Amino acid sequence: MLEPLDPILHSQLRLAIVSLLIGVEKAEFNYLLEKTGSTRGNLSVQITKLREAGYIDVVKSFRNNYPLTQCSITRQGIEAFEKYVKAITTYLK
Amino acid sequence: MLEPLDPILHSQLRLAIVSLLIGVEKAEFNYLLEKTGSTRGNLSVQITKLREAGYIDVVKSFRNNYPLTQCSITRQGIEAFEKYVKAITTYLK
DNA sequence: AATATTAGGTTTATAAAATAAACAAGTTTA
DNA sequence: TAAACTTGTTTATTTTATAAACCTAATATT
Repeated sequence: MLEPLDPILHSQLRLAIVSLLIGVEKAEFNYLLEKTGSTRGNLSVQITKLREAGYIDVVKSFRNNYPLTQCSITRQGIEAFEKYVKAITTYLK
Repeated sequence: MLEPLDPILHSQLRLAIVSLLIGVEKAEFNYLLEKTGSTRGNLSVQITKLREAGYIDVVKSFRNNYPLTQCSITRQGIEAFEKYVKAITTYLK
């Protein structure tokens, strides 16, 4: 039987977010927006889901008077990502 | 910008079906059912979608008086799978 | 100084997808 | 012959993903 795939990560946009966060200390909302090609609404929703799952941390502040949202991966997120990579690799031969 | 993922293949069950069909000449409905751990209803739906997409061929016959559904991958399916593997690999580092 | 525009998101509504439950059509077994 | 099983399909429900609309504050424009 094939291994199940973590449904939190088996979503194009959420996988992209986590993938981008791996290997960087943190990333801003607009950076993720640009790199993923997503819309702001969709990005906002998926960031919230990843935070609720404990896969990322989100810190909100202000810069130049504007709101600034910064995301970083958690240890739990790294572990889930590594597990997902192993699992989906079995599908890809 | 990250590459988009073929939505036909970016589904756990459909990816599992295609993955199982790669490298075998053909596979029966019950074989896919067992290997994927899916329900019959879901398997039926996803087989139909893959056939409509042109990714698999479906042949229906009878064996021991019972209906028998056999699936095989098409060239188009192989190409889509290979493209998907390349695309998602960029997400997995 | 009022008005319009931009920045940076969030919330709500809609469309699409996955899954499960119910059904169908026939076969075998008790 | 009635009950249970086989091999699926269809329909209904729940989840998801996405897009559209909205919000608050800051800045630019006339």
